[in-house]
Amino acid sequence: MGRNTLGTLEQAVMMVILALGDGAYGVAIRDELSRRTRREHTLGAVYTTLDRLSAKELLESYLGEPTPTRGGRAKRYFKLTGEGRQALDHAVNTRHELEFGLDLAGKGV
Amino acid sequence: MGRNTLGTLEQAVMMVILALGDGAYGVAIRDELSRRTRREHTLGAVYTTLDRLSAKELLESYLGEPTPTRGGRAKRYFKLTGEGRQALDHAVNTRHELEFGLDLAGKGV
DNA sequence: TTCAATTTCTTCTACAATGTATATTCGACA
DNA sequence: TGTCGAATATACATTGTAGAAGAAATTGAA
Repeated sequence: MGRNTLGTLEQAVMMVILALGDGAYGVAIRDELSRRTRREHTLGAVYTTLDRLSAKELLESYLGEPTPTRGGRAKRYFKLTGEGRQALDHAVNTRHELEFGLDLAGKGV
Repeated sequence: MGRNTLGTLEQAVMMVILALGDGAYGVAIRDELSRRTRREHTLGAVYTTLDRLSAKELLESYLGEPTPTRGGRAKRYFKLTGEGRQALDHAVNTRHELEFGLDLAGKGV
């Protein structure tokens, strides 16, 4: 089964991780996702997606140092694996293939 | 009812319907979807999606005349409703927002 | 100095919505 | 009637989404 197809949120999260570069950890990902998406996302939703993508080895993570800010717990940073990057590229290509020739919404939100 | 968010397949099917214009009925949609997507999709998967989008009033359908070909049963044609078009545009815009600034896969598959 | 409150993060759990496949039904011919 | 194009029904897997609970670090009062 497990056709290696990515869901909407999965793709979105992966893109946000790329956009954040280093510094892509749970809360930051959630915030940037909400910003780009113009709607709120809960942390639970984000972490679940992060875990699933990690399980599929499309993401890898490593723990950072705790920051000296109040409550600053060690953050878990995420980045795409080679396989993840490939899967995302594939999804993007498929998307282009689908949009080809269509008169869709312009770039202006 | 749930969130007004479209899944990957839902968006794909809607785009294919736009691409087909008139002539967007089950089998044709399945074929064009498989072509653009470069992978096989079953009719069941397509019809289920079509039904769900119709239930959400993002699509509307009407029956055509049966063709004089052997087994040619009356086809059910689909088209986007205004609301459907809006939902798709919104999804496309969100997508652009997410892709913004990223160095993603080029057009070359 | 100790430790409970507070803050920031992460993990767990549960359920709704989508994705996907197979089987069944329907209606038109030959 | 049997077969073919097309649609419907049904079932289960994967994703999407929320809310609550658990952890680690800091602050500050006793």
